[in-house]
Amino acid sequence: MFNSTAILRKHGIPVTAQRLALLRAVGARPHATADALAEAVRAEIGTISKQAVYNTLGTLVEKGILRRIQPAGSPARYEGRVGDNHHHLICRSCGKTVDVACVVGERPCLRASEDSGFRIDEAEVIFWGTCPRCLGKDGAQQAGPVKPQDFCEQTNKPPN
Amino acid sequence: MFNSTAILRKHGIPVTAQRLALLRAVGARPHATADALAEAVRAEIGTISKQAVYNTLGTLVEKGILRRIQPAGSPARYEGRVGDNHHHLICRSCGKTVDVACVVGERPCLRASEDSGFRIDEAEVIFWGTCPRCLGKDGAQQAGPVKPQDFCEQTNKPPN
DNA sequence: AACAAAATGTGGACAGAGTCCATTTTTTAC
DNA sequence: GTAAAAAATGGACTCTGTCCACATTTTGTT
Repeated sequence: MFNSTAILRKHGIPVTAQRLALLRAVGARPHATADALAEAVRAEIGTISKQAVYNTLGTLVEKGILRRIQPAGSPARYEGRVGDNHHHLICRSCGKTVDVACVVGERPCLRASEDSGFRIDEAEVIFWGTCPRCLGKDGAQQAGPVKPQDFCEQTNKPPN
Repeated sequence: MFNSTAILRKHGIPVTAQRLALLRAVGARPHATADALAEAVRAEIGTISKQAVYNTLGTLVEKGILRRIQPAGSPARYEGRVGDNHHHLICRSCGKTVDVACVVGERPCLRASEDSGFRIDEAEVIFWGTCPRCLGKDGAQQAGPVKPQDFCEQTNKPPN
């Protein structure tokens, strides 16, 4: 009976062995996939159904206890580090995900210039690149040279 | 024989009826899914295989002719508007996607503060929210009030 | 215009992630 | 302790997207 129990209680979520184990698993391995978390939980408490994993993760995300990251071409990942402000840097080649701090207070690109009548509730930023290890493996393979600055300019490749 | 043919030729991509139709379809409906595009192409030239759709879209994205957007929890979408610089605003409820201009020249949040040794090649920004129509349907349903400014601060919901 | 080689397209099987549902088990609240 | 409510189970199923072997179309050339 730890912190996890208190967190669930505080949010009015019934406390079950599965939820506690899942919460611990997320804490132990940030950015893990639902499947990986299920494995971790099974190793700890023996068994958990796929459904329970998805339900629980979904509930926890809804309550703001967990954050769900859904990078292109990869299954969803979960992390417990909420409340602070950060974005993600993902390796295109191996999927490795690391946190990058957001410079709070400077957010021009994060204010949509036209909101089209939408009620915006979140701005998600993902930096795509190649991690050190994958760089080592197939170093100069990507198309064209990359300027490491001016990311905003490079959100799209130039035409032609 | 239009522009599309020239584009393909310019990139050394063999010109086929499927590719031309696909290119036209993307132009006609930005942000469409592979499936929707396949339907559009079928309406135009009778038939196209799923595989051809994916192959072609993949090739076009590689060549920089198309951009692929892969929003969380939704199939990939494609758009032809490349070369300019913009991000996306997506409705959580119905998936509607609209372009939002990026304020070029102001990009603090888009410079990763720590690159962890990664070679970054793109910064992707997605604004999540609710579109006007969905707002009408279930107006005050989302959890908690939302401040429409300070997006950066709201990338995560506050703890507790 | 015709031909051979190379590149594409076709269709169906298959895989990964996630959802649906009816039923059983556990929590919670009284 | 008990009944009602909420979760968990597990198996079927859906949706995207990929793999593969074989048929078709493009290209580049003669």
